[in-house]
Amino acid sequence: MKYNYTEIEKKWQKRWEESGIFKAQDDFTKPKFYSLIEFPYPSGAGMHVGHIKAYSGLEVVSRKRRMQGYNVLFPIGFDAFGLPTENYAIKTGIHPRNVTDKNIERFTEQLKNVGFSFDWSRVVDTTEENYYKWTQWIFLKMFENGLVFRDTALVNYCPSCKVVLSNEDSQGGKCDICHSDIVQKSKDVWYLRISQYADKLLEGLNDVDYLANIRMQQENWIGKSVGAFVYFNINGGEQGEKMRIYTTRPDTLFGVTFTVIAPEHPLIDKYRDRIKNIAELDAYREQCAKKTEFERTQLQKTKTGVKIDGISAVNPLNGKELPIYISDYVMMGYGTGAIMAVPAHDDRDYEFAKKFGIDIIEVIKGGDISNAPYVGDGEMVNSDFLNGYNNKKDAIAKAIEVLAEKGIGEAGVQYKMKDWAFNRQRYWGEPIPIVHCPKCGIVPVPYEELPLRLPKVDNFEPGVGGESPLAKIDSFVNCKCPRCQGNAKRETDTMPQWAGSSWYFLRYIDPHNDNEFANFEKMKYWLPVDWYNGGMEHVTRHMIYSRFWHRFLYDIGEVPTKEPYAKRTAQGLILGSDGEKMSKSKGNVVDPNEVVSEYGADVLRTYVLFMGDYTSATPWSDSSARGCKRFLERVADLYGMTKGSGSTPELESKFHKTVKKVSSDIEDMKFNTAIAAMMTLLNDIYDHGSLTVDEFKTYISILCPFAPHLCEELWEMVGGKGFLSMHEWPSYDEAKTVDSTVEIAVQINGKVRATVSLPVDCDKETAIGIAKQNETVAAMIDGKTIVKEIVVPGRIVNIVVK
RNA sequence: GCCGGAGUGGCGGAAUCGGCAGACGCCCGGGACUUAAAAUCCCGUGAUGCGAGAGCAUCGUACGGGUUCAAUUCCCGUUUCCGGCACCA
Repeated sequence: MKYNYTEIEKKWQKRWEESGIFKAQDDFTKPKFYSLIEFPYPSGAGMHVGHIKAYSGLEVVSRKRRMQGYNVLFPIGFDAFGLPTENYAIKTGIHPRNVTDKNIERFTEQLKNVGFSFDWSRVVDTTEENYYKWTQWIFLKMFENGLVFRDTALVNYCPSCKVVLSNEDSQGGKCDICHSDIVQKSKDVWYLRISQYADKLLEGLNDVDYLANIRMQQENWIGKSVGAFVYFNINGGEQGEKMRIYTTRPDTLFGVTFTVIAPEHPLIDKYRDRIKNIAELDAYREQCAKKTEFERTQLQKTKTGVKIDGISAVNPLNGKELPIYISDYVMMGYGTGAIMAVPAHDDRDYEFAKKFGIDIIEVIKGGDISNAPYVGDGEMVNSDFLNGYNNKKDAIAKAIEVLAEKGIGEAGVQYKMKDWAFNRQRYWGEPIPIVHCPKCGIVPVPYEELPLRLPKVDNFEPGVGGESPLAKIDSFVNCKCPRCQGNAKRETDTMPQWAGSSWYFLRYIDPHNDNEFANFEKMKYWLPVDWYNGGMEHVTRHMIYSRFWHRFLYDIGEVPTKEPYAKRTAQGLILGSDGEKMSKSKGNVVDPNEVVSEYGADVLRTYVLFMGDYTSATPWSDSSARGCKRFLERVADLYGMTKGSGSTPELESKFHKTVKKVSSDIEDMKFNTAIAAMMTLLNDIYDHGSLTVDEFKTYISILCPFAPHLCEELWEMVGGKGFLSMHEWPSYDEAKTVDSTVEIAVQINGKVRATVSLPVDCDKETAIGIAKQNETVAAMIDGKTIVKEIVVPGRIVNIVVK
């Protein structure tokens, strides 16, 4: 058959669309499968082949599930709010709405070109009113439940993008969007209290099946630390004034020789009058404030600090007076912003103590503290009631018990995860549905007034001082207070990019519902998402945020499951053919449309899965892609071979083995070896020269999820009924996957010297007997003493001689 | 610094309850077909040595040790690369 892929692919894409076979049915009696891929941000650059690889994995799984009789929900949508579109609008003056529509159109065309089996009737666009209405609705629910708060704070601010960024968006002190250095700036910030969900997000990981490294990154991000709070009296302070510190090592309290507070700690301003060297402290604090977070945490590893003259701390366990230092190695944002320093057993405290000439007291034996801090386990000394304890765990438990008894401390838990800075001074985002009323204060927009629509503007440039473009729209800003009907002003900031994607998987379940974000009965059927695949870069942001929103919705009874995603995997990148990450500036980007027109969609789909391990990064290779084209062309010619002499038991057995391997490899995301197995079988068929019609049907059935256009065409040629895409997945006979005889390697002293053919279930004696009859083997053991004979059935025979 | 993952032919990668290393594909070489080229098909293809040849031997999975009849796989040490976190008390 002439493989006219362009014609075939257009033909079947049209038929699939007209027949609607990929639409998910709301038939709750059928077994369901919800497979989810991360919906794309519709950028102006269009899709690249990395997107295709990201979607092809679950595309194959989804198609296999349909053939296995599942009711499959495999949706697609667009995460379309965001900065690049807005920046493009600023540059060109074209409205983001128009830019977005155009980009979505382009993406849709590209996706359809590849023949993905998405349910196109459920497309979601986060920038549409009937979508962001519900994003705002969920925000108001959070507000209602005390998870939204406003604070003036030092925030991560990107001077180039002119926006406040969350910690997640400014990792490493760089803006995640434009990679400029971020600076600290005091701003009014809306926060979502995600920290309140830290424990739930951590525990939830026990109920889901995520790849190990994904789980690890999330745990790391949440950063739970178990320790204790201890209250130190302040010498020179007010009566009863305590300095609260957080430590993970309350067992070392007798080794404390000083304390340190963060430069921003409120204690300093409170006791300005009593501190004798306040000018020196202020100078140091000013110096710290100028440093970016990046400089403070990444570059500056040598300790600096100033001793406070005028107040001091008192160790609550032994009454010892301790100096208080300020130093920027203590962060205001973690714990209490104050620490007890145990230089003998902490690297940082040790360095500080050495520099400032502070005492170092050993409380754990095992090291030489005159040379270096000892951080290992050991016997407690110089520690009163803790003396003699031999391990950290017991000593900590005892210390906490005593602290609690005396009312000078308590067990405590800290998380690295901070609350989520949730506002951006930007136009192209969901307006935050809040009204500022001079009388009533902060008032939420009533639910019935949603959606709070984005007004039309002409100028998308953020205001001076970084205020939102919406602030310039008087008709938007000026409003009536929903509570007292007096004149009030609207919040003009919008939500961050991550808002819309925090719940989109719920909307897919019921995308056209005008009364609720999704029908509960439908959610009960479809949730959780059975399998979610996406990029590693979203593990600590999108994944954490959406798990948080979902868990909140569960807590208020709006969704039926605690966790949104039962299983999560991640694909590896496709690198440019130069081995570098694909980027426009390097000119190594591969456009899927070009590959489709040159080789066909089936080749593109097959190649992105064949090119290497699905979860690893692999460079693109045009010539390897051509190899996949040859493969499919040879498959196309297979039909002619059904007219030959038929099959053999050997070939039949190979079919059963291949069906088995392809079936299980797809489940394990080992698409590359699944395709390799089909190639091997194809070579075997070619060697044999013919196959039966049933075998041919089996072959195109297992290949169908990978190369569906070609397989549908061949199915039609061979007289198959209906769509192959909906035809049943082939089964295999386990018995026929086992050969009656096996080729076994015979080793002499561990080196392979011969190969013999053995019955599959033969016993040890028979195996050794047959092996010894082999000429080479016989010659090599002739005249030698046999020390040992090892037989691993179906694997190997090893004869050890001397 | 800490926590993960990885290091296999010219290339992408297979094979890990320890059991014939290099499946499958690419590249490359030789041949067939063709006036010729492309395409296609067939053969070869880890390295080194020996042999006219079928073939044989030795080495070989980052490096150095170890356990074992047998190690890409397990253990100890070293090293390089990638990813994440990073003064988190």
